[in-house]
Amino acid sequence: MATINDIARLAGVAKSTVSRYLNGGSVSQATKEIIEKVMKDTGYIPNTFAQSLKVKKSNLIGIIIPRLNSYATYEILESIDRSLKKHHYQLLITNTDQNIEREIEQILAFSKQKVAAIILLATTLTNRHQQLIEALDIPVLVIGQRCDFTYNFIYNEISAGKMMAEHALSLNHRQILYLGVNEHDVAVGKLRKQGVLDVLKANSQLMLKVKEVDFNYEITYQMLLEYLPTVSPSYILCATDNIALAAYKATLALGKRVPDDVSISGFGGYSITNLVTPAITTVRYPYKEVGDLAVLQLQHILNGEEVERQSILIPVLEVKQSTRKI
Amino acid sequence: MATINDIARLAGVAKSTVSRYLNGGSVSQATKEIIEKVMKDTGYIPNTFAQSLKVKKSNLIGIIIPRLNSYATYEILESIDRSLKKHHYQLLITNTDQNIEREIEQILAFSKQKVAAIILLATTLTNRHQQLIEALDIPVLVIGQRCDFTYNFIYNEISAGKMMAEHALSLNHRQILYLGVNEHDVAVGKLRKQGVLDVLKANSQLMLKVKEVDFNYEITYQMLLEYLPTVSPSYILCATDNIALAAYKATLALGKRVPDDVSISGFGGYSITNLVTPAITTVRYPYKEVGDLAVLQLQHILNGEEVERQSILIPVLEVKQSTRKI
DNA sequence: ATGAAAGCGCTAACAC
DNA sequence: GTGTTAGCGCTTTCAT
Repeated sequence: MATINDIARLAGVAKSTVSRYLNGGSVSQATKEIIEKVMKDTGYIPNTFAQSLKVKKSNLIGIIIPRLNSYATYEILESIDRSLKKHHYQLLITNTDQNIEREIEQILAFSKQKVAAIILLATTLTNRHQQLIEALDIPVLVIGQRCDFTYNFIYNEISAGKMMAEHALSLNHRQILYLGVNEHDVAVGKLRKQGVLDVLKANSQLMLKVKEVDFNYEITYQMLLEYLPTVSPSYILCATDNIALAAYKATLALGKRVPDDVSISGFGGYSITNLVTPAITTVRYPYKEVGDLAVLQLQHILNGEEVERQSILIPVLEVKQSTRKI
Repeated sequence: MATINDIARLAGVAKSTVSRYLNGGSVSQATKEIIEKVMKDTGYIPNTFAQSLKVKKSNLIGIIIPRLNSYATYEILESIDRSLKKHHYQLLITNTDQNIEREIEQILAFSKQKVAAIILLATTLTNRHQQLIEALDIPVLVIGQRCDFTYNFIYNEISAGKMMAEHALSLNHRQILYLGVNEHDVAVGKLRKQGVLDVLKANSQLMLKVKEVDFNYEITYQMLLEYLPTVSPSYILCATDNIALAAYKATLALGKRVPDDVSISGFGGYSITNLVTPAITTVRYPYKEVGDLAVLQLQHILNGEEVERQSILIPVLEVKQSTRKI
């Protein structure tokens, strides 16, 4: 493997000249040409480690995701990746399978690798996260869960929950089943649910059931096959699109029609909600925009500019064919 | 940011001793304890650049994917990520949006970053790929397209195509529409199609139509809304699960039922084919296993052991409810 | 068991 | 416009 020294020797110049050539400093046309030739001949490739060691920064951005089998994850990843590429950053993706230990480890691993910044798609934030992140000299952007100790993007979950509950009521549904997730996930498990229930509970003549299900599609589907016949709701209000898909599939499997017999809605706005028929009513979260916003924010932070610590993003209701008036 | 020098100074030892401590060399218990304490106090984190610069290797594996919005990509990523993690490698993921230029650039970028190996989820392989890869001193594993100049995993596409065509015939279908993709993608566009057509064309009394569609869901869906009424097939044999989903949705939108009026099948075995009702008949590709196999293979290569240059993986037919006898 | 010293490949002052 | 030089943070002989 050729190094800058080899190039300098072969070209008969000092390595600083080669370095200058590489970094756009002033080099005479003649020197330029000979260096170019030598580089071509040797197939020279600069060593980023040495570079980064010297300039003390890298073009790496680390992103920590809770799982690799979630549509929400993919949509955000895609948007961040696209935006980062525009700014010549390289994305380092790492998946923790929702394991807190691994999340902590990865934050450390990233800081060893001297990433310029870390993006954390959070599920649960602990004290250890806080200690670690506060001790770090690398900016961390937490997306999806409220976080007071570093930069933070969150969605207005309560308002999202309210929108959907109001939608259900406006369609005259009075037998509503809410399928939620564990409260460890504060955003989805607590806030989103709170928004929904705030509205529903304000309405007295309502038959309301609340049930906790798993994030996993298959587990939820199997459970619903047994559970749904015992409650017979007219509207199933699901905490995520994934759950909505499971509810949809289970409803059909039980011989009912959507939306004729049962209305179903989700949250998220994953593109997959449009693939099924009927398309599923959902609340669209601005995943596409998160990428651009995040990168913009990070650039400001890295330039040492003052930025808002917390930004709140607003989801919007998207009514499709899976919910209808009764 | 504390460096090894700071630790050494604070602990009153030489930095080589600290280094030895870090790398499991022999250090006395007393020294060990004081070093540990100092590290804890300062929150010391070793610099991987300096480390890698010195030992001339990294624990990074780069993977190049053609797009981030493909279920096939997700399934493979997930499997490779899981397996790599077991072996303490860090995965660097980069998306090229099917742009050949970007693919070349990224191979270079990875080699600058001194990744230990590169995995390429290929669509089209050009001469420039060959030149670049052959000049590289980093092992490259190409997955999904035949490739003679480096390590290579491919699926037996012809056999997959044949399986599905035979399935269609066995259900007595005689009006078959094949929805394929561009032949630039040799594996899917050419070989898979060849397998299908080899079988179908051997059958004389067949009404066979072949049509090229886009990998993109929305484009294909819109096109099919216009095209399907002009051909009225009893079986739509789609080159990918994604296309099958578009065909499925278009068929329903046109007021027909699946599988009562039209049978539909795909290729891939994406988990999403089970989310819709009826579940879609498909050929399952061993994406889950690819990860383990790939990592195993890379380990052997990196250890300098001899390995097969090419491995052929066998897909299997999975009959679901979207296809039926007529 | 520990320390001194050399050097990995690169950049950036500084002098010419 | 170009060369000399010092070092980035680490590992690794080689002495002791």
